[in-house]
Amino acid sequence: MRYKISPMTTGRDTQTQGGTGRTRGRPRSFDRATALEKALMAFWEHGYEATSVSDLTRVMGIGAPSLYAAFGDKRTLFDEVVRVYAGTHGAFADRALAEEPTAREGIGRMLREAAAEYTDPSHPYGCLIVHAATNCTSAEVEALLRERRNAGIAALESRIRADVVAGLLPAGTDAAALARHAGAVIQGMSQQARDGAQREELEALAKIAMTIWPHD
Amino acid sequence: MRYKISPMTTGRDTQTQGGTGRTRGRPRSFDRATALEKALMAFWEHGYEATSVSDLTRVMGIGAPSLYAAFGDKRTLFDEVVRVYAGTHGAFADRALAEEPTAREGIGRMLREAAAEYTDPSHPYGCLIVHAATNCTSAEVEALLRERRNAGIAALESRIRADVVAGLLPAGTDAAALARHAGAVIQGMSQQARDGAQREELEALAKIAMTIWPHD
DNA sequence: GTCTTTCTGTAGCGACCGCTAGGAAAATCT
DNA sequence: AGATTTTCCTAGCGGTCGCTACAGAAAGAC
Repeated sequence: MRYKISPMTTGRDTQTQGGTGRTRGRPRSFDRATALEKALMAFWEHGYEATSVSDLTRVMGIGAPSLYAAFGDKRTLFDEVVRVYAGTHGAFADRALAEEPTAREGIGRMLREAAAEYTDPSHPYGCLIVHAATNCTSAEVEALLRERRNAGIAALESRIRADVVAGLLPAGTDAAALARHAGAVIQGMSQQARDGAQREELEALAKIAMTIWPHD
Repeated sequence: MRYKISPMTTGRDTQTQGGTGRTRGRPRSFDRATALEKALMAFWEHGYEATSVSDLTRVMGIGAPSLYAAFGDKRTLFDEVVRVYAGTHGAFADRALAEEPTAREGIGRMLREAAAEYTDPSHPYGCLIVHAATNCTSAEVEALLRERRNAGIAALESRIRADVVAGLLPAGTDAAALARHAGAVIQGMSQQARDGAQREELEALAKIAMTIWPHD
């Protein structure tokens, strides 16, 4: 049958390169990173529960035992998918906050980029962290994403608070409310992207949302 | 095969007490409206997919055949639950929009009441229409709630547009963006209520969200 | 009472769920 | 070459899913 080996990618991509060709047994017939990305897309589109293991094996192009050997169980695979997502497709928010000189500019850029990212037709709409584990029979999986969402809002708040301390924002600024507002807007944008909103509509939403900031 | 005709069974004998005495066979051993409310709470808390029929029969206190006889299949029961929710717990938005003299006051009241409603400890947090059918294997059920969400935003937009026409808002007002913003905020508030936000926090969010309106 | 109608509980259907045993296949090591 | 290690495929495990056949139970109609 099919054997598209590509021996260099087989053993390396898993963890640290190590240099020593350590593959003793039969080499893996699929690229782990590619399969992981397929799993990411499936979980992103349909969520944790609605993506069955047989869905995963189909889109990843591998059998169930290969999946369990390479990624652990479904839950462990989802954990890894969430980490990958946060470091790639979902990293624009942290980047915007870190690279812009003020909280206001950072959040403005974050919302503008969210409008583009959440409606990008090259992948599922919206945000995986917002949607992939709602209504989940596993409380632990639900908690995994909830904590990421709440951590995101907390990061916004501390970034805003830093600008208040630095005198870039008025002393009476309600950092918590500003952070919650930005969080609500980005979560709502994700929902609306899933519901069919266009990029331009979300950009207009992002723009108007930024007018709440002091001295605009 | 199936003979579930009897137009009275669907909703007639629900609460019209024995005045007309239509009941021929063995009377129902449970109150239909009460059982429906229990189903509503279960769907509200866990969503459509994650609420199994055996969950439903347990919280409703009836057997599966009784459920199917009284409410049709799971999907039909969910449809009815959504209608009941929209007419009760979810009716505050339409009410605020209809009763306040301006779009701005209506939306302000809507967001304030959402903060209270979504964090009310006497029932599940957040909004059933936002959360109960995300990541659903049934595309039809997902579409059912998506259309209600989009209709809600469209209603906001037309209410705002009416105020623009009436001269209550500046001629250049971006009604669509204002409506999308209010929709995103209320959807985000629902998400944050589910994630543990307190009423006061959501009220502060609602308040700051209203500062985007012209001449505030 | 008996008949008819409707509801209730038991018990189980086929389909799918997440997951894994077991053996054949494909590589390296000696 | 054989031995060893690791992956792959087939097949199927126990469990739950939504849903229903069936027979007994509880009411009005006669």
